[in-house]
Amino acid sequence: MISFSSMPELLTISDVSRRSGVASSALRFYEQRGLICAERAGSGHRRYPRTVLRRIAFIVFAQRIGLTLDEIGAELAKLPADRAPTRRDWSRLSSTWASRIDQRIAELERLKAGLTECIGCGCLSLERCQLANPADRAAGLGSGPRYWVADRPSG
Amino acid sequence: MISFSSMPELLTISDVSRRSGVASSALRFYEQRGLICAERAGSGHRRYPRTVLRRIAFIVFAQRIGLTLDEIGAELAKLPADRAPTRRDWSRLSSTWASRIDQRIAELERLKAGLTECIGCGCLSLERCQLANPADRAAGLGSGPRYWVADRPSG
DNA sequence: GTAGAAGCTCAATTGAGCTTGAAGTCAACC
DNA sequence: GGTTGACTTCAAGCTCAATTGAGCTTCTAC
Repeated sequence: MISFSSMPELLTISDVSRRSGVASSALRFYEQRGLICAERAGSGHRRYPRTVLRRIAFIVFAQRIGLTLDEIGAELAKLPADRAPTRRDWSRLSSTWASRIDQRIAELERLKAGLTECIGCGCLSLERCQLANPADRAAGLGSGPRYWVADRPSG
Repeated sequence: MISFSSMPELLTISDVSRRSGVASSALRFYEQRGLICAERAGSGHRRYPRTVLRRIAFIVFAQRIGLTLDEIGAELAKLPADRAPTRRDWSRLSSTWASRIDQRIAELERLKAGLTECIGCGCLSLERCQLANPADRAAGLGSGPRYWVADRPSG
């Protein structure tokens, strides 16, 4: 890898850490998990292209939304391997999340309603209450944290 | 233990588990953590008053909102110890959550906006982007990684 | 009166998502 | 040429929220 004189193409791990707000240890961990990758300097030190920052941003976003690292990895795997991802590539990925966010928001709205209506009124027996009923919570839900259970048809 | 003919006052752990959708092991765990408690039959088996179901419902709700068990314990500790909690008691507790839910919803809305605006447009450098900046992430709301970068003492 | 389901305790394990520590390499500065 | 500091790997440790297993007791149905 030859870097062009005009711009510093490659970043060190601490550069990336500083710019992303993600600890170096976490960056190594993400690399180990296959979420990001790095070239190496002759010394063995990691050298990151600037594009990694967007990838990391994506990871941070996705985590806040509630995806696990495995899920995030699966999303990232959809990006083209042969070329730098474009805006379109990124927005194609993230478009699937909008509905997920909406579902989570809807759940929070239901919970909020439940706080006043359900816990307050005493109907909260959990075997009846739609807001947190076992059918919703039971299904270990192959992927995704439990918090993400959206409304499924309850039995 | 004599149970009155008209209604079964006390529930076994599997009754409670079935009615709440919470595993027996979790119920024992909650007891160990001081979130719920049980009387004991002569045999040593747990016997729960029906009111425990509402307490468990509260725990489940609170978890879905994003509180830790410690936080939930702190909330539950505010309930009167000398008498069965009333609707008012419960709704007083849960009223503080509404704003928490609103905050989380607001964050999700921002994230959703960021998906199209920010990841799409390429401004997402994380050191600048409002949507996922350290200050936001430090809030530590709900689920997700515990160590928010901006939060760490090491800087 | 006995099989087997359900309960008990206590300790260990799980899994996600990291951090921390030990031991070593490498380049730069004085 | 010695020290500092950023980097490396690998292993161990940590939190949270449970689950799992061992080893034993008790309850329920036939």
